[in-house]
Amino acid sequence: MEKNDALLGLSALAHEIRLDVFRLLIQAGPQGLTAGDLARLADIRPNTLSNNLNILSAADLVRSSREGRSVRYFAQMDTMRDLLGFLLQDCCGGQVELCQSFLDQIACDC
Amino acid sequence: MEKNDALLGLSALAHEIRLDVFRLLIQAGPQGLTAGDLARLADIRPNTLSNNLNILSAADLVRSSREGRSVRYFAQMDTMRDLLGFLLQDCCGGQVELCQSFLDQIACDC
DNA sequence: CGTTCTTTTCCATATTACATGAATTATGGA
DNA sequence: TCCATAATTCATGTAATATGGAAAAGAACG
Repeated sequence: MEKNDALLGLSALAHEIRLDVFRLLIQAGPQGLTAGDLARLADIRPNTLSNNLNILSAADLVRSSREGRSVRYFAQMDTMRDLLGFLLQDCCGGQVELCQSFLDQIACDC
Repeated sequence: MEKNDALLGLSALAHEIRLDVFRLLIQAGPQGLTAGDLARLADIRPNTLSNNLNILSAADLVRSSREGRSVRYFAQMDTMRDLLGFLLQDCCGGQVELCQSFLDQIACDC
């Protein structure tokens, strides 16, 4: 991932509404959530949500597909992974043991 | 980590200078870099750097200690780890195999 | 075709964040 | 004490971003 993409992703996530939305989508997993679901769950106006979903989409952190009258959104985990990889690139000054210990501590609670 | 701390961290990283600085510190590892080193490496004015180091410090992504006339900065990997943990919390809709596969793909190149 | 539901776009306003110059603080050496 | 070096703080003009109302667009259904 290039720096500009990383900045796009970080800027997208550095916002309360978008962080809430992205985490809801992360937690929803592969089935995703419709825009309407998100508006209800996060309690935000539809136009504000739409603007923020656009910003997340521009960063490729979410993707969408139309489903009847609704639009369903999904977290794009590949992009998330690339972003984390970029942040940790060449980390720890080449000391592999520091690096390994760091990664081991990122535990997923699911 | 709480949401507000995560937002503080993400906002701190969502900025070209600060992302450069943080990655330089990540790559420097435990020995860190002085403010002067950073200003030279990233080619930024000292006062601009100082402002941005303050923002990274407020997010606890970096810490510093005085070293003679210089101030040495270090990436705070614990905070970084907590931030990543927060982002991935309850991810993948409870499907452990998705989660595991995701984490396995975050490889550190060092 | 007209209505309803869902989502998006447009736009004006308000807020916030940013880089910079000038001044200030802190340290070490002459 | 005086000077040079290193880093920080402060005030300010400018630029970027967020917000919400109004209107429009897309889709399903009678």
